[in-house]
Amino acid sequence: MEVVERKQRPRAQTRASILHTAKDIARREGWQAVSIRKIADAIDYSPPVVYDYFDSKDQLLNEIRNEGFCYLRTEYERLVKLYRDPEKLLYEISLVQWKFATQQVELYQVMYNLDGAHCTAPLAESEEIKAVNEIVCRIIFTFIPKSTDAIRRLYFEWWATSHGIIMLGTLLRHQQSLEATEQIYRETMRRFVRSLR
Amino acid sequence: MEVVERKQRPRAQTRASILHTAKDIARREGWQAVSIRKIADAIDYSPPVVYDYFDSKDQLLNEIRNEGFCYLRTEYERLVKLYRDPEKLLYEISLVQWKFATQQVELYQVMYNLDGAHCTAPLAESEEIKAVNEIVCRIIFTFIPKSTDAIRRLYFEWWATSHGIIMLGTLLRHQQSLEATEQIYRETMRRFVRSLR
DNA sequence: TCAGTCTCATTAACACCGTTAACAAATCGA
DNA sequence: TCGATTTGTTAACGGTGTTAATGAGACTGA
Repeated sequence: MEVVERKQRPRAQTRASILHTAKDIARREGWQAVSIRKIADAIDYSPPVVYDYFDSKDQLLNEIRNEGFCYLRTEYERLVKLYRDPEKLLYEISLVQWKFATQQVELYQVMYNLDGAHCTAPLAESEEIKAVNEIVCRIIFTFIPKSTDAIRRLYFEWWATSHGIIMLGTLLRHQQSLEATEQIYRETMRRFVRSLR
Repeated sequence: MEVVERKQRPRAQTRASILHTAKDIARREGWQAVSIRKIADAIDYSPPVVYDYFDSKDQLLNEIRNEGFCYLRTEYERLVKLYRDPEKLLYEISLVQWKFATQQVELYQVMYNLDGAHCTAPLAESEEIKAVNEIVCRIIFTFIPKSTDAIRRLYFEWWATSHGIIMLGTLLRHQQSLEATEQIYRETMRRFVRSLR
């Protein structure tokens, strides 16, 4: 019966549905409302099965965080192939960042531990995030072939500029519409990119 | 005995020690470790007494958040009296923001719901934050007497710039020292302030 | 002085949380 | 067919925010 049905669906699929359910709850009720029991309920299992797939809730969150950075990485790589002009490229990457943050809010939240999301795993040690860093740093380098330190600094400034507007924009979205913030975002990022040449 | 001692210390003092204990735990163990029971334990009371002073944990956090903005407001007001040159003034205010964020980390966290801190109360409705907004907007206006909208936008950019660097800096503090980030912060904020004239 | 009230603080409970140990049932290999 | 392995369960532990019921003590009025 039911048991057989569940068994037949492969392990990977159950794992994926756990991840999906977690994101789903987070999207609708916020990360603070995400609990192992709720996830188990949603996939018709008892709570302990979740621990067959993830060592802890924290590791589950970490996986979702990496998923977010992985998405960004593939998007960035797609754009790298699409645009030859580094100025245009970096600007388009900035726009992808905005789109991602506003459309997949729950991912963005867990990536930066925002709004009650709390993932203990150190952000910097993720392989995905290192890949993302690499990509953007390389783009900046094709712009301005400076020392590694200078590049890292410019990258930090780009990141902080983007993240600052996104974060404050979503925080104040009831006072200032997201559309208005997006316009500021576009102009600011365009100005930043232009200032590099 | 003990009971008498506690009774004699006025109500306001108990209230203050609840707030203090909450911040203390948050500082040492993070906001996720802050619980009503731990607070009650630390002040030698049973958990329900906390509810004689605060309607909920959320309201307790909200109070601490307001305390943070209140601190900023008084600091800003102090600086307003100290500096006549608006350029210098806004720069000094930026520096106070940095100092505050790095020295009173737990306050900054609860103000922006960072790192597991989760306060439901809408950020924008606080009177303290409105006062802070007012102060900085007025300073920017003395700079550039433009329309209210333009001022609000510049204020948003200033805020996002500052907050972005602070947030990302503390997030990546194991890769990039806080001192290095502070230098970037100072230069960026100086550049921003200069760009206003 | 005694009863009544009011204040202060407590204990106990509810429903939830992450996590784990113990157990049951089903399946599979020999 | 019998043991072993897999798969999933229930029950429990210690923790959370929050509330209801209860108690002890001091103050007040008759």
